[in-house]
Formats: sequence, structure tokens, C-alpha cells
Amino acid sequence: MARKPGSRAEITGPRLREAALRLFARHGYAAVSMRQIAAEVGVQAGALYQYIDDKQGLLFDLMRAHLEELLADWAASSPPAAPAPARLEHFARFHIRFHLTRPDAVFIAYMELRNLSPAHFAVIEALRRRYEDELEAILRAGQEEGSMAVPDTKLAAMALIAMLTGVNTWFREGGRLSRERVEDIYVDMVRKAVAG
Amino acid sequence: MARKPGSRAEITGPRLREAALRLFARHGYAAVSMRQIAAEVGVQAGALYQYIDDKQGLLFDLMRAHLEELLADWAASSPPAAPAPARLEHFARFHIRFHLTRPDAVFIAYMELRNLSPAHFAVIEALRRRYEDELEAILRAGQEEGSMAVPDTKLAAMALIAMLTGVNTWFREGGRLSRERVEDIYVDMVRKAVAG
DNA sequence: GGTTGAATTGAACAATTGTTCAGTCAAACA
DNA sequence: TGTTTGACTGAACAATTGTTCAATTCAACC
Repeated sequence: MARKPGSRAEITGPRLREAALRLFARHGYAAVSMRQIAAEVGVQAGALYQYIDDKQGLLFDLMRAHLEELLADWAASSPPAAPAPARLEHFARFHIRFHLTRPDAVFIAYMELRNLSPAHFAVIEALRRRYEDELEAILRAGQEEGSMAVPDTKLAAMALIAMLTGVNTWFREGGRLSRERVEDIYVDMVRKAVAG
Repeated sequence: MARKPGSRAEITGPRLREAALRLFARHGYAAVSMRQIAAEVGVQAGALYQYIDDKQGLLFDLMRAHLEELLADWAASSPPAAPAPARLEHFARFHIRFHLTRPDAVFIAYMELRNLSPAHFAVIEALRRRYEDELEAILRAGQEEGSMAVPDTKLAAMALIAMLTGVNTWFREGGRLSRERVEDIYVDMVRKAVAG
């Protein structure tokens, strides 16, 4: 019937995704078995198939949810019209904050692309492309305004995103540098890299 | 006794590594079976164990060989003493060229770290650290010379390497931009990003 | 309290995994 | 030519894989 809050299904579903995210990020998609995920959830492996089509569909769902959240958060936080340099700084800060907040999802979305079927891969690739286009639009605006010198906006967008996302590979909360300080330094490098 | 050139062993050994590199890069370490590698080499799976200890040792060998070649090539190409900006440009060009030349090895060395045993991981991590230190030394020199503004040399080194390595994710030979043009644009962004 | 229906179990499946090893082969030496 | 020696085969191994499904459990309804 209508599931009441607290029913088994409403608990198992989210926990399945949390466990899969953590395990895939830690050990890699191919190295994690459905039984390991099930054990983490506290359930037998067969029960997982009430919530997913198959293992690969689970990976796809995690990736898509991540990228859709990325695009939605960006759309919600993006300031309307502003000079390109301000929009660029806003993008850089948003990107770093968003990515540092969910390292597991970021890791999976970048590393497990080859485990997707071609159809699923195309969907994920298109979502990522939409995000890259957001940055590229800012750079193009800056170029046209004359406030930036960007000979190739596509290349520059890829380069800046790679640089910003790289923060996930080394930053650890409570380390030598605070998140705010890291953000400031990255923003400075980004700004200068495309300066006219 | 002494193996003659062209003996089976002298052919199988290198081909094993070539096949493993290609397959690991394409499908991921965990998703490739020893039998797939053996088939690619034209041999039965058991024969591979004449050349490797186990699957994970094979992965480790590939990574170590890659990073040692990176360090050796850098040491051989590095100009003696020069102003920091010139050394930085040299590093950027070297890095892009080296990485674009061997995308499979680069991919593996960045993506399959979690499949290494702790002992093997420590070795790989140390090698990578040595390379990062090479760039950091240049940035520190630039900061001391006054020719660069780098508030945190370690952070900047990580950021620049991430940006430069990112070229591998999108660049395709014969595409819109030539390798030389890509190199020039990246060098320009790198130079400006740390400019004073 | 009994009925319903979804959530879960637990066993089963065929296939595949990394690795070992006794036997076979073929090329290099004497 | 016969011997030696390393490379390779092919079968075997126990373990594990993703996935299915009849049977069971258990909470929500009448």
C-alpha cells in the first residue's frame, strides 16, 4: 500500500546509495561486489534488486544524481548579470566548495566513466558538457568585454576546471590550509591565468 | 643457457607489459582478467607468471616504470641554471609533451592507485612526490627572485600539475588545435597564473 | 485478528576469477 | 645427434561474481 515513513523500503533505498557511493569511491566500481554493498546496508544481496536494475545502472544513477545536483546548485547560486571577472570568481568558489563537500561522488563521476554502457556514458558526458559550457560562457563574455585574454575558451575552460577539481586530490580538512584560504588562492590563480 | 635475441621470452615479456598497459587503461585494472591479457599476448594465462609475481605486482611495475621514466626524462632535459620563469616554461612544455605521448600510462598511474598494496602505494606516492617537488622548487625560486607571486608553493604546484595533466582528458591528435598550439596556450596560462 | 502485499531471505545458477603445477615442447648447447 | 633447460600448455583449484526466484517474514490495513 502507501508506504509509511520509516518503512523498510524508505530506509534501505537511500542507504543503498550511500553505501555504494562510499564503497565505489574507496575500492572502485569493479572491485566492489553487490554482496559487500548489501552487507553495508544490512541486507542480503538479492534485496538490492528491488531498488536497482543492475549494478551498472546503480553506478549510472549515482553519477547522474551527482551531475544533476551540480547543475541545479549552480543554476540556483549563479548571480544574474555581472561583469565576467566577478562571474568567474563566483564560479571558482562555487566549484571548489561543491567538490570539496562530496569527494566520493566527484571521484566516481571522474573515474568510473569507462564502466558505463555507451548509452549511459552519453548521458553523463552531456551533463558534464553542460557544466563546462557554463564556464566557457563566462570566459567568452570576458573575452568579448575585453576584461580577459582567452585565445581558446574551450581549452581554457577545460584547463581551469581540471585545476579547480584537482583540489580534491590533496586537500584535507584540518590540514595546513583552511578551506577559505585554499579557495582564495585558487581564485587568485584562476583570475590571473585568464587576465588580459 | 643465455637467451638469444628473438627467443620467446624476450618477445613475451615486453608484449605482456604493452598489453596490460593498454587493457588496464581501457577497462580498468579490476575489470581486466589475466586471461584477457594472455590472449592479447597470444599465450595461455599461466605463462604470464614467468614474468610477474602476481596481478597487482604487474600493475605496480607499470606504474613505477612510468614514474621513473618521467623523473629520468625530466632530469635529462632539465636545463642547468636559469631564471625561474624560463624553468617554469620548460617544465610546462616538458610535462605536456611527456604526458600526451603516453596517455595509457598516465591514466593508470592516476586512476589505479587504490589497487596497490600499502607498501607498493608508498613507493609510487614517493616517486610522484619527487616530481611535484621539482615544480615546487621552481616556484619557490621564482618567489624568492621576486619574479613570481606564489603565496603557497605546494598548493600552486599541485594546481598547475592538475591543470597541465588535464590536457590528456580532452586533447586528440588531429583535432581542432595542434599540439604546439595547445602547448603555447597552456604555457601562457601557467605563466600568468603565478605572475607577480 | 486475519488478510494483504510489499520487503526480504537464502539458496541456487552458470560463469569467471587469480594462481598453481605436472607435463610438453622446442630451441641452444655439446 | 642427444641432452639440457627454460618457455609454455592445459587442466585443475577453490573462491567469488551478478542475478534470479520461490518461499518467508512482517508491518499496515479492514
